[in-house]
Amino acid sequence: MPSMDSGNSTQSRHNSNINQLNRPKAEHFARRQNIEQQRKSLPIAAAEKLLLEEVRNNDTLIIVGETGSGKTTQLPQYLNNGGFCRDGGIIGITQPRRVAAVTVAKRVAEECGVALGQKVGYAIRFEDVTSSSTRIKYMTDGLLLREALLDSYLSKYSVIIVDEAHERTVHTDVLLGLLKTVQKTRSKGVSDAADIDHREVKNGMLLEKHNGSEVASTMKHCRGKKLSPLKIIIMSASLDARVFSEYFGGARAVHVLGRQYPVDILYTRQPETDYVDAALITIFQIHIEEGPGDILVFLTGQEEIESVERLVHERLPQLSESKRKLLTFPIFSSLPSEKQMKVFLPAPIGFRKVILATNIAETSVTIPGIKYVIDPGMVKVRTYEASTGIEPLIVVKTSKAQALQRSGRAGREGPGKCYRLYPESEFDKLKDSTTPEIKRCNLSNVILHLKALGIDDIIGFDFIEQPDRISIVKSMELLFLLGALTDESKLSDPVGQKMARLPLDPIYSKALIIASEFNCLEEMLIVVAMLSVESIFYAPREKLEESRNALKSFSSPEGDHLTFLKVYRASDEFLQKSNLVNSKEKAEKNLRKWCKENFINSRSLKHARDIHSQIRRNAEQMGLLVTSCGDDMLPFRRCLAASFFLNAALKQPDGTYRALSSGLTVQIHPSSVLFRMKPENSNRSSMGAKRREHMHIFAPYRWGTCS
DNA sequence: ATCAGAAGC
Repeated sequence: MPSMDSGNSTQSRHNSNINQLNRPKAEHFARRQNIEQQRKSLPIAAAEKLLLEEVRNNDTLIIVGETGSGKTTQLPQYLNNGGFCRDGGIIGITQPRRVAAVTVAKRVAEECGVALGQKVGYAIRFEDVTSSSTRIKYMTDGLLLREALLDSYLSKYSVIIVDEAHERTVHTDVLLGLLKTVQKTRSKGVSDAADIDHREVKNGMLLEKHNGSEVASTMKHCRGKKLSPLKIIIMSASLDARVFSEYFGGARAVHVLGRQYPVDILYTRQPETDYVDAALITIFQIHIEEGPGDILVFLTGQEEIESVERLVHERLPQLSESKRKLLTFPIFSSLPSEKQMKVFLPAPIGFRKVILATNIAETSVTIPGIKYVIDPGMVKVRTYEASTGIEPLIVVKTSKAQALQRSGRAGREGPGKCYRLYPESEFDKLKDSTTPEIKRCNLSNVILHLKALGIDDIIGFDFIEQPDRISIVKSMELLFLLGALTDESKLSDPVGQKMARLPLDPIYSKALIIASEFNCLEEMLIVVAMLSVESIFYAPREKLEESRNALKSFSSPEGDHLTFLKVYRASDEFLQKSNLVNSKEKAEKNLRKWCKENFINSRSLKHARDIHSQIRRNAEQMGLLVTSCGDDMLPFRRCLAASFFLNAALKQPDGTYRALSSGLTVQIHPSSVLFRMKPENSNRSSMGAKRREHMHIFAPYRWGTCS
């Protein structure tokens, strides 16, 4: 008899041949049984019948479900089984984030025992894993908003579930407003209501022009068709359902229990003057005094994370040798993915992990093994200053809801502790919830989108929370300057209508339209794709010199836009050559290696490539001519000046720059290739050069402000 | 002498 070890595979071989034939079936059965058991043990399972009743009786329902309730995966299945997909209706579930849409869809497909993309599917930008048989469709809220441009009644959907509504992203807020009007229209029954018809014809004309058959048929399909009522379900994790309920005319709200372990909240006795130092002390205090379990520290940004990491390593040698088993892992969005992945690896036996994170760890990334959370109570947020149009990032105190969300991260696998680095009296003074994004951002894209949906009265639009009037006015002003709006504030034809169809910042869309007229659209598509993604260059502090040298080989004396163009073309050439002799996978792996050698963030470059292929397709569909200007960059630079006019600055006699639009004194951003150069004043090529001899034509894509 | 993090038919 052969000797056997106890590994799983050997175990299998040990079983008889007869069993081997049946095993896949048996395993499958066991797995299904396990899934069924898990489903039944979820807190929401007990409420299945009740929830179905509530949805039948209420056209709009608010569901408050704490984390771990199972609402996201279960409710769509209940509704499907309860007959809400009859007559081919689809249950749409929106998520603020792509990964959530994908992972939840995969899980639900598995629970239903179907292949992903059949009954259960998902759709996110660049990826549509649905088919004609899809009944449960997970998607991003932004994607559903885009769909509304083609089908303004969202007529495919019998139910739309807006998940994570408490996060109040711009997309969620706009979607809520849209759903409210769509529901009203659809409850009238037929799509020929006078006010709506007018808008539809307008939309129909707009779309038929560029996207002939497909859209025309959608419109015919809608017109005169009997519309079924739309059920809306808002799901939120915040305890306060009142805002949503009031917005939907006193809609009914139900609560579903969650499943969380208790988390002890600890406060400091005194306010801390230096929260970074306080965090550092707390890390060591936990490490020395508390039992096993990893620590999650919330910091505001990359720089802070890197400095805490350095300080931990500086102080570690002061501990006794047995206490030095502490490992730090940074995580923030611009960190290359292979480094991000390291936070998920379990610590070696006897070691404790300290995760130093931005608010990426609040919602986007869930790290296993966390027992202790350190929360200094600060967060970096983007704000919008309507007067100047700039969007500075500032560090502010978190809200109560955010503090709660952070502490919850300690109680996912067992009881935990959260150390708030401020006194309890300070907590009471915090705002209840974070200011919704729509109050803090440039609205030009939102307005363009609403106009394209036929909603012209933006100030009068029923937002769940009204944006400031001034930021609406300022954003409309920008759209007007870009030529997207007419004197009567209507969407212009064809510029505004083309811009609304492109999934880009309106300024970038305009750049494409201008470039198509000056025969350099090929170049502009690349540059706009590169401008649309997060930092293409990655410069770790310890390799700053090396990365600068790498950048030098691409940098163009003509500025950052042309540098981006060179990077993209170099990477494209590399990939194409690699494709000739390798498999697609191998070629992409090689490209990632090439990126690393050149200090380029491969995730960002991949994203830019995806955007490029999408907007190139969009441009072609719209009938824009994709031609290249070859070696003559003059027309291209003119197009830059014509579309990025808000970024133009005039060089002053003292060498500083003055922004033409705002009058602010600005400086070239340190990340610009022009930062250490002394660009000459030029009269060669700017569109305004004849009138303004000193106008700077190399416009870096990013200016810094001077204090 | 430097920007969080989501997201897009």
